[in-house]
This record gives sequence, structure tokens and C-alpha cells, in this order.
Amino acid sequence: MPETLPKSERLRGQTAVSALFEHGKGLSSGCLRCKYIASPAHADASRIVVSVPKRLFKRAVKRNLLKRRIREAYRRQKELLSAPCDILFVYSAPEVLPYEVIYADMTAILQKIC
RNA sequence: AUGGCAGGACGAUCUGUCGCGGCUAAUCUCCGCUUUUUGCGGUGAUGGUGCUGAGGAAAGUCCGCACAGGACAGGGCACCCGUCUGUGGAAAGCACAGUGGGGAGUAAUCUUCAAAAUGCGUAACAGAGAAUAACCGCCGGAGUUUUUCUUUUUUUUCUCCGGUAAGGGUGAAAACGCGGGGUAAGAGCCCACGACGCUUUGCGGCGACGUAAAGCGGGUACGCAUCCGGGCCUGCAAGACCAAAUAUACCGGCAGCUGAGGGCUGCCCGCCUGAUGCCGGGGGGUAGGUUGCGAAGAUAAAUGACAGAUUCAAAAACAGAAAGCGGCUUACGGCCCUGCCAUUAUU
RNA sequence: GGCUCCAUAGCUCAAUUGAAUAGAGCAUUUGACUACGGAUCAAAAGGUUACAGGUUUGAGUCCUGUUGGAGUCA
Repeated sequence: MPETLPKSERLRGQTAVSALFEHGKGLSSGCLRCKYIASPAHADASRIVVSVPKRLFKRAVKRNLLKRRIREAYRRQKELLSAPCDILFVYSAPEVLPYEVIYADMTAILQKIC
């Protein structure tokens, strides 16, 4: 599986995201919380949403930085997933953590989902 | 050399391995037209073929513009904003250059205010008085009283009338300053010098204004109105287009009080109810999509991760485009250039 | 993203058109009353008027800028 993350592997649309919020199963590990739906009917590949709450970080620069780190961590490790899933990642730590910590937490999350 | 002031430029670069948004050569799929191929147009997919991809403030949303919709015959009132001068500018609570007061600094320099005339209002507390000022005081006159044997003069007490802004504990602010003359006492009442304001003239300046002379004048500060200039309202979540599902104006067809349809039911019978039901078209319009949209440009939103090198040293500070443009304001590590000022030292 | 608005005592609110000790209720503390508590009565404390500048003799009020918060438009 290539280590790419094209646009088609991102979950888009307000209705789809709302459905994931209401019906997804919850997990958390370290600085990350997530909700996911395993094996949705419509998709061949996994699709993800990344969210960093504005109430944790007021400045857009920090939110963008964390979203990029989370996406990078997912991109490097998405072969850990055995079946396609729709996943929502939410950052929950009150300070900006370095890439290595996010990478480790992402590993734990993906292993729990499988 | 140290410290400071002003102005300007910058806001890392390079290499390697992965990765992201947009456009695109090319290839493939499907559809339509022409149809022998071919060609043209469109949809979608791949796309390391190439190009391009965050800031000086992208921020705050404080001004202004353009654009869009709404309102609007014309004019006025009301309301809001602005206010020294010139130039630039589409305009601006804009920029640049200047004028005149006040303030800060040894200085370089910085900062703040500002039009004209008329009318009206306010000036708490304190204070005699805060704006056509007589409470005390000073002066004059009349009366009264006291001193005296009596009269006159002088002195004292009180009352009344008048003059007077020189003095008086206040206050943010007290009716030009100071000297002389003058006077019953006083006063720009008069004079000299000085400060201020207005007018006229000369000179300089496009102008605000400066300067010189002459004449005139004498109550301060702030606010409001008139006056002059400008302003319709709302904002890209504006607005335009396409358009599921559901309900449905309207139109057509079919069935229908000789019972359609509905309720009880898994189905039939039966019972109850009693006028619309079904199909098609169709307009507005919701979800959603397209556009508005740019020499970055999406629609949950793109610039990142890791390793290394460089400038003395860790690329570190403030910070991420969501419609565009011109300004302002606020935040900010560091570096470079130019000019100037103060202090110290040397020649 | 655009637009509109708010901030005063621990809480809820006043303070006219700038005028001097910023006020009221509840809450708090102390005292009285009571055998004790509640209620009541009396008194006290509590404020850099969100922050920083400016105008003014004088600012909670007027002007500018920051900070925090709320509402609204699909």
C-alpha cells in the first residue's frame, strides 16, 4: 500500500461527518481521541477527518501544525488497518506535542481499531 | 567607542527521502454530433510531463473604494461623519510637505491641538464675586451719636445715598503686565515700554502664515446650534444558475356517490367511513452542487515530516490566504544600510 | 467569513446631558434579640468602574486602541 493521502481518502460533507459523530465508536490514546465506523458500504478505501478544537488552541497556526502532524502520522502508518474504515481524529492535549508523540499515539489507535 | 533619534530594505537559503492543493502535455473510459475511418464538443479516471502554491502584518475589522442586491420623480428637513494650508489620490479617521500654539527631551527628535462669524448654554466645591461682580475695604455727601459750657473744626459709633475693580484666606480659571501721571478715592482715564487680538497698507509665500508700519480694541475656558464639505440601506453567509426527496398552485389523462380511496388485517370475506384518488406534465423552491473567484486559491479547506549543510549560536519572534483592492491600527526574535544628536577619548 | 452588542462589590443591577465620598437588593462578617437556631433589628467590610492611552480643571460617562464574552446571518 503506498504512503499517499489523496483527496479521495478524506471524508467530506457535513452529513457524512455528522453521521460519524453520532454513530461512530469512540477510542482514545494519549493526546488523540477518535471515532470510527468499520467497513462502510460505499467505500473501497478508508477515509479520515482530522479536527483540532479551537477552544484548545486559539491561533490558527498551531491548529494547522497539529492537523498536518496527525495527517502525516496517519499517512505513514495506514497499512496497519486491515479493513476500510471512516475515522475521525480529534486532538485533545492542551499543549502542542512533537511529532514523535503523535506518531506513537497514532500507532496505538490504529492497532486498537484492528 | 557607548547611548539615542529618524528613514529605508529584509522576515532564511540549499541538498536528499516521502507527501499535499491547483492548472496542464499525454493516455484511457463513457456520452453526443458527423459518420467509412477520422474529426469536434463534453463527463470521469490516471497523471514525477511541466508550471505554480501564505504574510509583513495574511490578524483586528477601525476607515475608504470597487462590486452585488434592495430603495429611489425632483427638492428639503432630520440623522451621522469631517474641520489649519498645499500637493498626490477613486476615496479615506490616507500619505507627503509645510503653518501656528501647548507639552516631553541636554540634543537629534517626538507628541498633541487647530477654520470663520453670530446666537445660546455651562463653569460643581471653595470664594465677596464664575460674567450686565460692590461682601469687606477705600473715598465723598446727608443724618445721628460721642468729645465740648456753647458754636465751628477735628475725632469716634451707627444708619442711609453715591463713587470706586487699587487690596482681600478661594479657585483649574478672577476681568492685560509693569512704571509714571492723574484723582476725593480710584480706574487704559492718560502716557512710555511690553504682551495679545482685529483692520489697512508694504514686502515674502500657491496657501495656512510670517514680517514691518499705521490705526483701532480690551472678560476666560469648554460645549451646542447656525454655517462649510461629505454621506441612501445592506453586505460575497451579497447575488446569479442547476436541482433530489417531501408537500403542492396550475394543466392534461384515467377512475369515481351504480362507492374511488381510507380504517380493522399477513391475505380473503365481512364491518365502519363517504369524495376525491392515481398517473403524467409543471412553476417556485429545500438538501446538495456550480458560479461569484483573482498570474496561490479551496469548499471541513493545500506549503508538511525526517536527516544534513551554511551565516558566532539553537531557524528560533509575531503569526496561516477563504471575494478583491487602497490605507490605518495592533503583535514581533534578529540582521543590514543611510543620515543625524549627546557624552567621552585621540589627532 | 461578514455584521451587531456587552463588560460597574462574591451575585443581580443603578448612577439624567461629565461635577468629586460610585449607590441599592441578595450574599459575607460583627453585635443585639433567643435556652439554641431561623426570621428580624443595628452596624461594618467589600470597587485600580475589564485593561492602556488621550480630551478636560475634573472621566464609570466622551474619543482611540487592546483583552475577554455574547448574539445574529447558511
